[in-house]
Amino acid sequence: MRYGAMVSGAGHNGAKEKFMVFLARKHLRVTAQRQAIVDTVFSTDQHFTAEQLLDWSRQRDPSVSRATVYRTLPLLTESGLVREMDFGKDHKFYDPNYAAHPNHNHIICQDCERIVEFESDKIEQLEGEITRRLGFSLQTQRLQITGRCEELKLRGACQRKRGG
Amino acid sequence: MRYGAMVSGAGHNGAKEKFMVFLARKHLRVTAQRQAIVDTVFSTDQHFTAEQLLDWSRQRDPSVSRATVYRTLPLLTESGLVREMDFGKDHKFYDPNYAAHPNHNHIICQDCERIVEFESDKIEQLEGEITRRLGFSLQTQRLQITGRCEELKLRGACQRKRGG
DNA sequence: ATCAATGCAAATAATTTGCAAAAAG
DNA sequence: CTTTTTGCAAATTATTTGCATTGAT
Repeated sequence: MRYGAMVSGAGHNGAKEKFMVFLARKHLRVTAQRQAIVDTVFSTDQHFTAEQLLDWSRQRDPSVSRATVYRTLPLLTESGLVREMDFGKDHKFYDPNYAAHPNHNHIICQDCERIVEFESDKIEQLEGEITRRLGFSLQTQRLQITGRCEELKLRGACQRKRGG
Repeated sequence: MRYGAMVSGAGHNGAKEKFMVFLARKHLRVTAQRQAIVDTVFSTDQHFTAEQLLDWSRQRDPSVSRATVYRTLPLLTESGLVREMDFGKDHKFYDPNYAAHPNHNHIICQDCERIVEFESDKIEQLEGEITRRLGFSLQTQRLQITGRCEELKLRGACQRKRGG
């Protein structure tokens, strides 16, 4: 059920290739900057902000600009390989794990903002039933739980805060 | 299970009073502007934006300013009577139905953005179990489903789009 | 009286966009 | 060669904030 803790490195099998196919289908061009950005995205399984993506991509190719990052992000979400997330902060987060786990959910610690991703067949099934009963057909789903992690419960506060 | 369709008017029993208690506890003052805003919030069960709230509140009291709306909104969310929602738009939405239904969920039509709210004991229970199993204690929960409503499925497009 | 709350207008900050130059196909 | 993509810097837009004034307690 839990999968967050099992992922050792970034497990994005062929995600880059899928994105290349996506570009090709739309007659979009494969530029050095797009490659740097996509390589960056699929070399981590952490969530990131536009600004972080800019920094990391520039380490691969210093010519990447903020504008290009902001122009590439919608392509990534449109391709379905990355998903935009909102954790109530002033900036958006992006999650590169949707290619591998299209229906995963998030639990976030209130204090340290540690995020654990998990999947649940039972919840998926219930979501489907309810959606159908309300006359809809289900397209996407997002479940976010806020809670108190073990450290927070134990010590009353977390050491490493994640912020951002 | 469904409750969205059952609500006739706004069903916010004593929500205003609760907010007054909240203000009192924090030694905050009851101003005409705050009253106009709160009355507005709890006279609807629709989701609204800051801008809409400003417009509506001004109909009750033209002296309400944008700044005061933006300063009051955090008080409303802090009190737990209203919840900030993100539907992937450029502005936030606020949901006044959390006082009456603290654990309700949303299903949104892809095309017309019609929103149906619903509750599910089974999902709540599963969320609790999973959260516990992952070492957290559950504080808040939000489940958002995107789907295709009957009209969209039937006609391929919805008449009234909601936008915003 | 005292201190919080207000409106206004200026500030902030994430994201978007126009445009001329550079690069992909 | 043609058309897309880029970087830059300026623009946009929701939200926040400083400050002098007003109003609640």
